[in-house]
Formats: sequence, C-alpha cells, structure tokens
Amino acid sequence: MSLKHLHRKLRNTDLPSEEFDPISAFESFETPVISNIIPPDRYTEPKEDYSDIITKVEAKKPQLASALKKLNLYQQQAVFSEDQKLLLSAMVGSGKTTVLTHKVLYLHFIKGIPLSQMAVLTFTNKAAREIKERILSFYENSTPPNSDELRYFGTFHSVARQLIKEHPKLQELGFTPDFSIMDQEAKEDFLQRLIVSHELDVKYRNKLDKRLKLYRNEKQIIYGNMKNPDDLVQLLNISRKEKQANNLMDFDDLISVINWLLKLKKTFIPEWIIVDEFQDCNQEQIELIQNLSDDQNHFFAVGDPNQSIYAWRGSTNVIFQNYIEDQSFVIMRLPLNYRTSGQLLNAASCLLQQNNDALQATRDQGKKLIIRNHFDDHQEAYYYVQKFKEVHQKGTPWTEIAVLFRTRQQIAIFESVFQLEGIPCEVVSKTKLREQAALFWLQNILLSGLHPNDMDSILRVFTSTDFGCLKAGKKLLSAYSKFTEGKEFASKLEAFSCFLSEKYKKHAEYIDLCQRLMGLADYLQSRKRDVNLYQYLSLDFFLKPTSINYQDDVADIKNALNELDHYTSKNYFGDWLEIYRAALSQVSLEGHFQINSGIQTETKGVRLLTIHAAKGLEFDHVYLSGANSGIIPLERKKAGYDHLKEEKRLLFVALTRAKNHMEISWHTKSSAWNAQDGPSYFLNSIPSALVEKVDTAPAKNSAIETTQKVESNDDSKWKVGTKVKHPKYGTGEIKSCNEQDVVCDFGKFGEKSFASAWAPLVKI
DNA sequence: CTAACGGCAGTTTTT
DNA sequence: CTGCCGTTAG
Repeated sequence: MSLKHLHRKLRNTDLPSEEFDPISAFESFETPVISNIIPPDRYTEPKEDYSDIITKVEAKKPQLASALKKLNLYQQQAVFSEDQKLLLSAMVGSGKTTVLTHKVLYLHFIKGIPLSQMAVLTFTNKAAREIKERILSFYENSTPPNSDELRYFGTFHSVARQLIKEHPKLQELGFTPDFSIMDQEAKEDFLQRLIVSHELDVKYRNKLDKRLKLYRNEKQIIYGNMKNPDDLVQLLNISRKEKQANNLMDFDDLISVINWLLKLKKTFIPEWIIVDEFQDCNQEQIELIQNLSDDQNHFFAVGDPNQSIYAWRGSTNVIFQNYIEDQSFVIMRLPLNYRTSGQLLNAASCLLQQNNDALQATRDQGKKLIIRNHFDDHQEAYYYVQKFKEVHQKGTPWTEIAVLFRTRQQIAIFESVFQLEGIPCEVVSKTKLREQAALFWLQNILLSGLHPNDMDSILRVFTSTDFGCLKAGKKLLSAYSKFTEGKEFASKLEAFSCFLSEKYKKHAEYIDLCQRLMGLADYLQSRKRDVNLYQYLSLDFFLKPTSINYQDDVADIKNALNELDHYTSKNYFGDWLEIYRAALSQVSLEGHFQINSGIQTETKGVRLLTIHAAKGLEFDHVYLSGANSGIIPLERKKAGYDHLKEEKRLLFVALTRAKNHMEISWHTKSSAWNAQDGPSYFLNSIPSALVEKVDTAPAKNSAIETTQKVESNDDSKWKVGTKVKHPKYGTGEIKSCNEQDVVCDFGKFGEKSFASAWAPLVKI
C-alpha cells in the first residue's frame, strides 16, 4: 500500500480507537526498517552516589564542585565517566548542554586536559557560543583561556576551516591557506555566473541547489520533466577548477576538503572529541570525527534520536543504530525532563516510538494539552489577540509566548493581524546580510581586498545597485572577458582595475577605490593596530551623504567595522592580515558582522516561528497553529516511511517546547495549500485522558464572523461590478464573489477566478 | 515560431 | 495552486 493511499484511508475512515497509531499501522504493511530505539539493557545505569569524586573536586576547584553537586545522578555519571567512547542519549529538556560544559570543565580542571586538546563540535554558532560562554563564566577570578586555546571549540565548519589552514598538504589540492569562504548565496551567484560565461545549458536553474544535492547523493541528473541530461556535470567540473584557481571554498567543501587532507595525513588528534546534537551528523561529519580519532583518544557525544528532524538535510538516521551495535561504546542516558509539566510531557511522549518510561517528568502535573478547532487562520489570529492580551495581563511576558507553524507561509497572516491589533511580535528568521545593502557591500569590499581573485565579490562591489557604478549582466561579463583575453594579470582585482580604467574612465572614484583595494592587504599589515578602514577606503563618498539611508548606512558600517576591530585585536597572534581573513570567514560562516561573543540582540514580543526554528528553545505558552492532516504530517508526492516518522518527531519537538501551556489548533477551512479537513491524525495516538478538546465555534457562525471581521478591517472587499486592476491582466470587472472566490472578467483575457483573501486585485 | 497542454515537484534551514 | 520543462498543434 502506498503512503498516499494510507493517507486517504486514514482520512476517510473513522479511526477505530483513540490509541490507533498510523505509524504502526503502516509498519505492518511495509518491511520493517531500522529503528533508533536503544534497548533498555544497553544503558549503563548510574551509581548510588558520586560524593567521593565531588570531594576530590572540592579540594582542587571548589567552585566546580558546588556546581556539580546540583546535578542529578545521571548527569554526574556522564560528567565523571572515563569511558573512552561514550554516547549520551539525552531526552528533551534534560540539561544536556549543562552536562557537556561541566564535562569539559571537569576534564580540564581535574583531569588536566588542556583545552586546546579538546575538539568541541556543534552544529550552530549559537550552540558554540553558549558553550564557550558558559566555560568562560567559570574564570571569574582568574585569567580566562585565550582564543587560541579554544581554537577547536566551534561549529563543524569553523573547526574544519581552522584545521584546513593548519594542514601542510593543502597546496596539493590547489589551495593556499588564505582561501575565502562562499556562503550559500555567494555559491549560487558563482555558479550562475559560470553558466552565463561558459554558455552552459542548465535546466531548472532556480532549483540548482536541489539538483546539485540530488546529483551528489544519488548521481541523478534528470530532474522534473527533463528528458535528456543537460550540462550539469560540466558545470560541476568547471566550478571545481574555478574554485581551486581562485582559492574559494563553499560550506560543503570545508568538510570534504579537511576529510581529504586528514586521510592523506593526520596532523591533529585531540585527546577528547566532544560532539553536541550528535543525531544531526551527516555522513561527512561522521567521517571527520573518525579522521580526528585514533585508538587512543576519547569520544563523547550527546544527542537525542527523538529530536532528529533534519534527515532531509542528510543527517543519517542509522547513526545511533551503528553505535548501539558497536559494543565498545558505552551508552548512558538523561531521562529526567526539567522543562515541561507532567500531563503535557506524557502527551508528548505518546508520539515517541520507545514508549517505556524513557522520558520522566520531574515537574508538577500541570494543565492538559488543549486541541482547539478554529474555522480558519484568520479566526485563529483574532482568538490569539484576545488570548495573548489576557495572558500578558496576568503577568506572562510577551517573550514567553510562541506560535509555532509547520511551514513558513502560514506565518504571514498572523504577523499582519498582530501588528494591526497591537500585539508586539517578531518573526524568527535569520536576516540575511544580503538584504542589508550597505553591510553586504562592505563585506564584498573587504573580501575583494583580502582575496583579490574572488571575482564574484569584485563584481558585487562595482555592480551594487545602491553603491556601485556598473550594471550587472551578461554584457559586462562578456566585455570583461573580451578585455582580459590573452592578457596576464597578477590577480582578478588587478585585471578588473585595468578594465575599469580603460573602459570606464569617467568613474574615477571607483578606479581609485580599486587601487586602494589592491593596497588593502599592505595597509592592514603596515598600519598594525591603527587602522581606519572607513577613511582609507573613503567610504563616505560611496555611501552618498545625500541619500535617504545615509545615516543608517553609516551607523551600520561603523558598527561592523568596530566588530571587526574588536575581533581582530582580541584574536591577534602576530599576523594582522591573517586575522582579518579569519574575521571575514567568520562573517561568512555566521551570516552577520556580530562575530564577537556576548553580543546578542534582545528580542521582545510574541515569537512566530517554524517548528524547526524552535528547536532548542522553550516558552511558557506555546501554540501550534494549523495542525491539519496534510500539514502535519506534510503530505508530499514522493514520501517515504522515514518521512512520516520524522514528521512525528517534529510534532514531538513542538509539544516539548512548552513549559506550562500547550495548545494545538486545526482549521475547519484551511487556506494552506495541501491541507486536508480535520486535525492531524498523529493526535489520535494521544489518549483522550490527557487532552482537552475545544470546538471554538460552529463553522457557519464563525465564517460569517470572520468575513465581517475582514470587511471591517479592510473595507476594500469585492462587490459585483467593481472595476479592478490586476498586475498581469490589466483592468477588469468583478463578475461574482463570495467569501472564498472572486470571479473577474478581464476582457481579452477572459474570466479568471481568485481566492478572495489573496486576489492580487486593486480597486480603481 | 508561439500558444496551449500535460506532467512533475514543491516543505523545513544551518553552515 | 504555482513554476518549469517538453511536447504538440496551429
């Protein structure tokens, strides 16, 4: 039976019992798949008491001892374990970061392991920063470790960058240690430029990234409706050569290059390898861990198979299985949850596959999980406006409230309603450097100065719509390549400088800028501490003091330059140029200029985020919005059984974000694409004793209510006969309309119908 | 050479 | 439902 049919069947039948579990139903149809379940007898249980060790710690480092006393026995067991290979299966909210940092401190202060002999690997910059900060906070009265000692504390990618730079065989791959890092978008620009300048035929160009992944993982060239292979392979070959020639690496290259180098020659074996969020490792990251190991050194990994929600990104779901079978691994657990109240946690754990008492609540019973039915997202948004005002009145700060969504598209309507009704709110998503024109321009200026062969950065400096002087496009590229044909230049930057002064004499200031960029490296070297890049590059001229954004741009750029200053002087070890390059790499890796620890932007307001983005966070009140079947689990054409399981874990993650109040909503009439009527059938695996079901409003009344609401807030709703304008079809006249659809006659384009809430029509 | 139609895929996001 | 490719009909 196909997944699609199963979906159909589950939707159309009244489910036999409340405890019916579609996953087990599905399992009985399909061949069994490897599971992540760790058998209970595989766990090493803690001792009754660790006070003997704590007494020893007390003698050496009283501050650490008092912190260790606060841990529970499972946590102490993991911290004190001297097993060579240890896997810690940490349940949600069980204090895994605490264990990890205490373990590092214990190893360092008590076991005498130098921090520089530990590789502490995380997936996100946020996690890396948190661990470093917690460690530094232990040095209140003594000199903290310098950044050189914490060199191998960081994300997989930043540690890989560090290791690549230090590796003696890098030249053999055609790179030099001052390579520059392209972020995802820079890589995309780079490939698109190659396609244009080499006149390659590549289909689905806007889905290039997806296609490259497919090719890398499954060697698949045909995508979508393609019949014949295109020039994708050729593009990859050209891009590889181009990257080597110009000393560029993308994020993926960082990991694969270091793996290649370490296989050639192992240069560094840390005494301890410590990995956070181990379940998110992909194959290459596992390889990196292996390449950093020999049979002497220690390995400690913390992870939670139940929170593995990134399989689609390549994290291997067999990872825990492998280590369970490997008897040389000791496995411990952290079963005690400190975050969520009892009944909510019980409800959440019904979604797990291992349903023995793997997850234990330590808190009070608390309130029941609420499953609420709304007519649609609009009604729900207004319900939240009321509800949040009440909750806030009773003393819950806005920041302790979060609304979770499965997809990003669901968020917009809530944001606009909250803004309209005065609920402070914030959509959590990373603001891209690219969207802040001035900072993006600065980044490219510095990149072109420090990596004079980085053609894309150079191009972006001079073709920036706000601050450049040239127009980007095929014309420019071909003019440039015609100009350089048969000539030799020391660097791309020099070539471009000649090109400018030959063909664009009138842009004297930009030719000047080019000259100064060529001198940037020398400037940074010779002026040592006393750099003033703002002046040196005459940025004030380019920021155009007459422009409307001038004040903001100058402030942003000065801030960014301060950050760079701070970073470079803090991490200075004897080579200014090198440290500036490191700083810029960090900017690429983190996607912003705030690269110094300790600086976190304070958020205020209710948070609107996807479940994925909520991982690792916790809130007092959590609302999961629009949990209809078809959304949770998100239905796809090509869905596997693993996909279903991951979607279930995703729901688990959502439910365990809440400390005290959790509400799941579903819509009678969902506007989301693909959504089915009715609540997620995953919810059927939660016994009714743990749930409070609320039918907010009978469908008909609320339908009228919501449309009235819409009309009162937005008085431009359609009436028959209204003349309207459409961006594509031009002017037309409304032929009919109801609360869902608008039909409009556009003359020569004929009649078109739109969803009334979203119709791109303007009244005229 | 262009318009119309059929078929397929789409989410989530960190570095 | 949208965007894109490939085919086919005019």
